[in-house]
Amino acid sequence: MGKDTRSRIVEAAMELFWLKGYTSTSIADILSRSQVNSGSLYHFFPGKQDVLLAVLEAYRDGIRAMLLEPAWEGVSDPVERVFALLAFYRRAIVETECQYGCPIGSLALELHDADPIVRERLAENFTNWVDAVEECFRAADHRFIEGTDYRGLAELALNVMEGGVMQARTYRDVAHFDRAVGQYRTFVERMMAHEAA
Amino acid sequence: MGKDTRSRIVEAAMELFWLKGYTSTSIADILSRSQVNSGSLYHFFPGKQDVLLAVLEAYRDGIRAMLLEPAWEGVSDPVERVFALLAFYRRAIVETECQYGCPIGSLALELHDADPIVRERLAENFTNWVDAVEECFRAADHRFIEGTDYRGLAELALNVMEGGVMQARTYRDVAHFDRAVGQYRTFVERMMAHEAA
DNA sequence: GTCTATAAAAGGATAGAC
DNA sequence: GTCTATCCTTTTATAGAC
Repeated sequence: MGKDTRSRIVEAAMELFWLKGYTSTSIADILSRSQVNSGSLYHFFPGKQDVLLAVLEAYRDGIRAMLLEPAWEGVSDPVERVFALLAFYRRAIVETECQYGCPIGSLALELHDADPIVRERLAENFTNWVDAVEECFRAADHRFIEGTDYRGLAELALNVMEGGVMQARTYRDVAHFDRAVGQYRTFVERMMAHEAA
Repeated sequence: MGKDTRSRIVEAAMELFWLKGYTSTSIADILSRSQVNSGSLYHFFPGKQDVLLAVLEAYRDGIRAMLLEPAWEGVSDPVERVFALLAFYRRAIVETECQYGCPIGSLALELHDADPIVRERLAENFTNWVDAVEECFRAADHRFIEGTDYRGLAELALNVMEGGVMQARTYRDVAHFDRAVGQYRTFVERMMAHEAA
């Protein structure tokens, strides 16, 4: 049994927005990829932006199943989970021959006059990501030095990931991502300075 | 005496690509902003992408005059120059009510299938930026601990800036940028750990 | 809910006179 | 080098039968 029409649309749009960006993806692209007719799409969505909202909600609601769980498979140490998450992005970079872009980050920068509701969905995605990383660090709080800023550390992980992805794609060289993560690991380890090497 | 036509086109395109992005800026937008007619634009440029290349070259060639010199005005300490550069972006964020996006970073993420020549120009811009920051650190190399990775530290500055700008814009809150820079400052200071507070 | 056909506008680019 | 007019394609979205 095939998936329902609405899901096919969201799935196709998710992939296309990721591959080509929002503006460069036409409704016709979405229709052809999802094998849906114009009338059906506009039956479910008032317009293109509403498809985008549905996509952002799918990312938001799927962060565990699509991102965290696969990234953390077999990794139980909470601090290593942070680096496993980053390694998951590395895998995506390598698998796409350095064309990978974080779908949320790319949309956040592409959409210059994003509707407040769109920005809100983008922000939710960032927040959930940072929350997950912060939780990891807090789960290991006994290993960090006094006064460690867990939120700041988690936000920095996001910046490192987004910046690393941006550079790896621009240079078509995953080494840029690796160096970013390397610097970040150094920093995190300094925050656990009392831990044995 | 007015500027020549070609310059007006590049200037208008530079501003529009920054404000709206490449794909969302139409040739008509550029024509109307630069007060140039279609025929003139296509006299100087084969097509839209060539206007983009000229814009990226203008950023590249203008990094000192447009970015480094204003950012470093009155700042001579090389390490503080790095933070003055970041503070320059902060000013842009505040002045645009958190709508600022780094023009290079935004284009790097917006253009999914960028022509190699376009990517090359983007990469040049990143490289020059990172070079400038690395030079600052190296000019103060006696203050850093043995084995400090200056290139890595400079690349991290770029990631912090790009990530901080991305978050500040998405959340419409410069505090995200500030926290990113704060984390970065902590890291840099750890690399100068022997220096007196 | 789905289908085809099509409207209405905007897009990049060109022609050819001046 | 600049001007106006325009071609052709793509785009988002709608209409109305089934």
